[in-house]
Amino acid sequence: MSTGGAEDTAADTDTGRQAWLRTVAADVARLDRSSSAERAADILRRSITEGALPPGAQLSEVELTEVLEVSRNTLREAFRLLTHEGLLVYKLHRGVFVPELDEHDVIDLYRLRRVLEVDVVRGLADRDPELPGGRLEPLHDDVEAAEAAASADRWPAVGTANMRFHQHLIGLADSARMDAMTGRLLAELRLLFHVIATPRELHEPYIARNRGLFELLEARKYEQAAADLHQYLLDSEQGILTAFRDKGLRPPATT
Amino acid sequence: MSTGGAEDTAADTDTGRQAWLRTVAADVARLDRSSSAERAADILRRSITEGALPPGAQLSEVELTEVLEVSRNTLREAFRLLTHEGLLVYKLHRGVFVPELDEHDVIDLYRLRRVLEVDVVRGLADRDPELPGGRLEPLHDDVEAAEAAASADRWPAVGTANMRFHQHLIGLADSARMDAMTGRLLAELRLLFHVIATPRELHEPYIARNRGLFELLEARKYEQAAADLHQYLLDSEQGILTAFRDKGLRPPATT
DNA sequence: CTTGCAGGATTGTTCAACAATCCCTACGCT
DNA sequence: AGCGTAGGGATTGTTGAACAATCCTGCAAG
Repeated sequence: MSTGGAEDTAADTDTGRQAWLRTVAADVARLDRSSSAERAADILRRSITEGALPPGAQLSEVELTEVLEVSRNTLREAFRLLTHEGLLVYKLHRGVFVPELDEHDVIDLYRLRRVLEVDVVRGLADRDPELPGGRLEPLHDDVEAAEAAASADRWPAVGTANMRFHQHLIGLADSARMDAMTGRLLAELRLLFHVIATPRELHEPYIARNRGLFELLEARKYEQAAADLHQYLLDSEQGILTAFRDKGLRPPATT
Repeated sequence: MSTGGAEDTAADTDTGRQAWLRTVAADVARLDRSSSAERAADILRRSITEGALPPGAQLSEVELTEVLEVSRNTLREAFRLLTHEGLLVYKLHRGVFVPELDEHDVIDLYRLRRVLEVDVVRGLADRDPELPGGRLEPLHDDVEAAEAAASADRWPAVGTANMRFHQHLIGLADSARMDAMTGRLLAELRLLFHVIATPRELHEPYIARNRGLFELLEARKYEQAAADLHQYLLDSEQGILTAFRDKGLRPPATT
């Protein structure tokens, strides 16, 4: 999130110096981060959500300590982080694995998404006056990002943009706990996408629907938006469920 | 928590044996527990939720390693556990503290409670036929436990029973993620109770209301129950907020 | 009154080691 | 041969000590 790009080298004016201080502060904030453990967690999170680590894969400790160049203890803290995000599961004395979600999880996840997101949209009506103007800006950006990615045939990027759309939608509620929950829910959902063979059919229909949703919100037709969103999520759930069954779900092996 | 609706895997056992296996599995799961870290976390969790560690208190590492008889690394893993439950907060390079929630948190927590609990009750109508008979049993037990504790003037115990009532209420939805979220929400809520001077006024009104709610559920008047619950939670929120303001929130502390 | 700087205390992180547990294989028994 | 069982090897769980980085406190100087 770079603000105005300030590549001024010799400018020592007051305003220039303040801008410099702000960039430094941003850098510090980014590097601070409780450091090693969270940095390792970031890398692992990306590997998982981008599919490099498929569901069911085991994460060996010694192997990852070498790759990530962190101690085993620090790595375990990173594991704990991701465990509580739902991106990893611990099996006692056996190690950590990327979880394999099944249809029951899909239903569970979508039930929560419907409850939270629809409620957020409905709740917007009650506080419409106090909503600042640029509040819908991030949603608009996400819609355009999805459309751009679609034109470039980058369907995973479309999925990412669509997810950010929903994250930003929840963000309208100004609820830290809802934000955190949604982050976890969407991370788990991303886990499911990797068992889908055709990401295009999965994501394409929702580009236009996201734009429609955005326009409804912009027009302050909140009740209509809520109803649309409800059906939207039902359809999305069905899409994933059918793709899941076509793909030939692996029945519970030994667990 | 399983609904017994498991797939017909193998018909070589009857229901009696399955029940026995489940009790053993529960025992094993309780004793196993990934051990040290989670055991330490359990002790700390109880100390926090029962008020031994008041909001704002700092948890020294060396001090607790001696008391809990675990290594510093293990203790830190326990800290991480509790951090992600919202019962502890990390301040970088300064240590872990019991969080001090404010009115904004109360509003946030109750907003989520309303969304989740009301939706669960409403959702019961759709699957009324498939609900087994004894499903409301735990709720009934909690109601009676609260009434018994009230007769004995044990108001903190009343609060505990009331909370279990709500946890069991959410449990009716058979959603593992809702259960987990509710556990976190109620734990945070308990944090708030300790700044309230008079637990009696806080908990007493809701004993009868819980019983009323239970009876509505038993009579399958789900829509009415949902409406009651909504108002119930609004009232409870107001009670905490006013108690909070009367108590005179103390921002400055020791500086 | 503010500023700057040591000192001590606490946290962040790493390392190496040992104990406990699981998986797999090979052995012995009926 | 089939089956239960013991052993070996690998991996995880936990510990303790050590060092670096950071914060807080108190004191001295301007």
